[in-house]
Amino acid sequence: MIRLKDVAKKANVSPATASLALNNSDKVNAETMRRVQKIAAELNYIPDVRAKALKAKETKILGLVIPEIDNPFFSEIAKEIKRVAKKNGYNIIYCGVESQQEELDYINLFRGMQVDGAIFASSVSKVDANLALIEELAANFIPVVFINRLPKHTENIIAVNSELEKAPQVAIEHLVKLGHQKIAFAGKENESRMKGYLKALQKLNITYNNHYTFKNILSFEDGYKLGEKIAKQQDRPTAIICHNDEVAIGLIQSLVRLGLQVPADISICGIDNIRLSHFYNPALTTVNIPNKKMGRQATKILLAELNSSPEQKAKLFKNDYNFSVKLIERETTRALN
Amino acid sequence: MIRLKDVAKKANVSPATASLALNNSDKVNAETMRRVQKIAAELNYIPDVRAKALKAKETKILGLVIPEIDNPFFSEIAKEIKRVAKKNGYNIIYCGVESQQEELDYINLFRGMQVDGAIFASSVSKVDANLALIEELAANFIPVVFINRLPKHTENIIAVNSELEKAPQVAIEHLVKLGHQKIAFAGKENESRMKGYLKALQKLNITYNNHYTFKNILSFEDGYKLGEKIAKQQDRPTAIICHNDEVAIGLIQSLVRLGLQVPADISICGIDNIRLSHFYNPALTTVNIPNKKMGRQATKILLAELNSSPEQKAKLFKNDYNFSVKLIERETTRALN
DNA sequence: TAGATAATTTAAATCGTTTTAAAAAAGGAT
DNA sequence: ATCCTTTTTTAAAACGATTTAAATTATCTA
Repeated sequence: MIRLKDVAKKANVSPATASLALNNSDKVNAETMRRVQKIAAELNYIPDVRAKALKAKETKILGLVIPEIDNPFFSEIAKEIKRVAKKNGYNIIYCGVESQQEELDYINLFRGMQVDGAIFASSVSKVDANLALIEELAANFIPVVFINRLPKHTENIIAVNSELEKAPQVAIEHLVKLGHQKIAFAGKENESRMKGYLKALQKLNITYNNHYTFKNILSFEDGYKLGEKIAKQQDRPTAIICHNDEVAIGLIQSLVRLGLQVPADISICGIDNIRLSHFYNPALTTVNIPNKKMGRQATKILLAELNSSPEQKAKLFKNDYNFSVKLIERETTRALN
Repeated sequence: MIRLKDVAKKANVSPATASLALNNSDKVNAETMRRVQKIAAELNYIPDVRAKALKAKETKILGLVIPEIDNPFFSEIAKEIKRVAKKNGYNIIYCGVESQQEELDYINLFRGMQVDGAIFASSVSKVDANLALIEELAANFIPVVFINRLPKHTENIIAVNSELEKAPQVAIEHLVKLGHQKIAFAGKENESRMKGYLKALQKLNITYNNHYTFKNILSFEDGYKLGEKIAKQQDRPTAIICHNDEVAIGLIQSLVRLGLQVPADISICGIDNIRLSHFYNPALTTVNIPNKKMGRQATKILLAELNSSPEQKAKLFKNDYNFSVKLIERETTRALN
């Protein structure tokens, strides 16, 4: 293990000078700098991040907390965030969480100051048990940005949102225009999309039918199983809006397998507009959520927070970020009869 | 920011005692220990990982390097690795890499000793440019385990493998049994699966046709585009083996869209056996690669390396891990006429 | 109760950097 | 040559924990 002092000794300077030289300080003689850097390279010296961070309070690492990453919606976000971060000299580590507890572990890791900042893109159950802790993290340790998690920014956390609640409404409007009234929703109770569905029904004066909301449907598999249930159902909806594209695709998969036609027999609409939805057969009608845009914005904000004066920072907190959603009409929805 | 000495002061003990108490040392009086721990909890004290690691040489964090995570094959591995690690008190950070350079960044991060050990599950182009550096990492810094990357273990790196090269052979044998001879392969040049395909052709005495190997086909989209090409092709293969299930599904998607039937007109076989392949319609015939098993084994080895004496460690290096692959026959392959 | 032993606590060194303040060297002006 | 700047280098403190070895206190034995 090569230490700074090894480099210094070989270059005949003190550790202090060596440190300065390696950090391109203009206090050090140009010739000395070149010599030290050359020797460091020869010895393949890599500074100890822990020691460095301990003193310099910087690791150039950002943490990204996301739900376990089999959902392409999130992997697209993750990729975009990394792209922007890398371009600005920061490394990203992903923290995939499946439960409140796991998220908590990472919050503590972050509190231990391994990272310079964090983005939380993890959706969370109705009571946000970790919110207080994250608030504290943001207040005392590192800047934090949320993606689709808080309604608005709080004292210490900036939130980048999309109009998630409006997505089902957009879908319903589209379906109503096509003559549908029996419009179902498959998703998660108390989550913004499900809420948005219920609100939109009221707003558009469509009678709510208890049999038309399917709860706890989140994954491809859930959608698949739901299809088996719906195929057997008596009073079948004529259209179903799904919590995300994966559910929609799983659903279509099983409906078709059981002999139902999409969209001839039943219209299906997804939410998210993941890349796959475009290539699916039939191509999926869905509501676009600008995930990459959110990722990009969140990262920019985080970087700005890290590199700005208190006044600039205050200004950052004046803004609210709420990106709009948009229907992408493709092949899985069609006019009734 | 609460420091150890703050806790110590409030508990009326020295930092040394506080440290001992918080680490459950039996050198400290039971009553003192309780008092210190209580106060630490009250103050919401969380130790600084950097400082801790600097002295104690331990972070309880493992790094996992994987290709960017839109491929479910890898997210399944990742999840499994995290499960095992968590159970043993270690946290996992994911490092998604898309290029040699990105991988290099993480190697350096690891060299800076932020993590206690690392698993590399990233596949890499034909010349493994980073191998020497990873070797050095393993020799001088932290234990490293490879998944599907090296043929065998080296001096310092244990490799957990599956018989990837045999996967195409298994598929071909299945297809030949069904009467196919015009068997194509879509994948990546110089990669083990492609190599396995060519070898198997020879071995099974099937004439090689230049038009039947499609190169640079790795993703869902690649498969989709390939379908458009194959649909137009004159001398079409009767069966296609794909580099992975995503390619297979993309391929089927576009073939069907262009009016070809699978498996009536053409048989398709995937590799990987991702969860989705089971739910796909028609359900995908594929070759199972035991990814979770590999993840589990790799993690166990890493943990063993971290917690074992030199002799035990030597013993670990005696073993080779090479899991077998297996055909999963489902609905996308069928007998030729 | 002295003396020995065991249990508990603590001062100080340490990990590998950065940074501050002071020292040394170099350059310039008279 | 002397004094004053400016440039360059360095010794030492600091970051926040752990750990070693020494000091203190408590317990036991005869």
